[in-house]
Amino acid sequence: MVLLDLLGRRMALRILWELSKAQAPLTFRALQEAAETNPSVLNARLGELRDADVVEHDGEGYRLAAQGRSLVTVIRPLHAWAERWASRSGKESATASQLAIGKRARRK
Amino acid sequence: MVLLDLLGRRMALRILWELSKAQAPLTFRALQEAAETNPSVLNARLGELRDADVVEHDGEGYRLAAQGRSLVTVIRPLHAWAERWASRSGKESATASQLAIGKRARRK
DNA sequence: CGGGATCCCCGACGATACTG
DNA sequence: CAGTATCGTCGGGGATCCCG
Repeated sequence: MVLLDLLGRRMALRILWELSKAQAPLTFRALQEAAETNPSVLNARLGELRDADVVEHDGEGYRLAAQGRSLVTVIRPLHAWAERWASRSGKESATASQLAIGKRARRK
Repeated sequence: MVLLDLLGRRMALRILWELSKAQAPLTFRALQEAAETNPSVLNARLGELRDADVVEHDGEGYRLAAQGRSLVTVIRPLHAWAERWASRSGKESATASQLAIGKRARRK
């Protein structure tokens, strides 16, 4: 589906997240470090996010576009759900997954 | 991330979607056809969704569990965003992506 | 009908070197 | 510093067969 096509990729949400935390635009390298990823993936994601009008690039660096900000808004509840979900009933964990936004847990 | 770990897989959302549309529980085969997928993937997803307490299985078939229903609730806004996004500015499309819930668009 | 077992393949990702 | 190019790998997903 279109939606996951954009957000389901490796660093998409993470990038959104980092940008939403940043007060000022982030440079390519800054983002790279913040998101703990490598140039190729970062570049790929930025490309997609950019022409989805979710992220924009001005002289200073990358920042959320209007679309991106509204997206973050709508994502937050999901995120909240995920937190509740992560720390549900039996299953322990919930420790490292507090933020639930990051790299896809490497499955064994 | 945990969240995408569950929902980012190939038929996860699609399954949720189909189940949320169904009034009665769906059988394995019914789901398989509804979601247009194959046994292996369906089975994999059902397993994950089931032990995430998002989907449950009674004698009649599969249905959303409480968690699942709340998830659908929280997903809906996202879905709405995706629709607006899909039919934004320049880019045409928006035709096949109306529902925006389905298989990951084969890129090429 | 439910669903486990196999097999194969392709594409996403990771690392890293390189250019402007 | 920004971004591109290259290459190898690894795992998820598709198809299918088949058994209880």
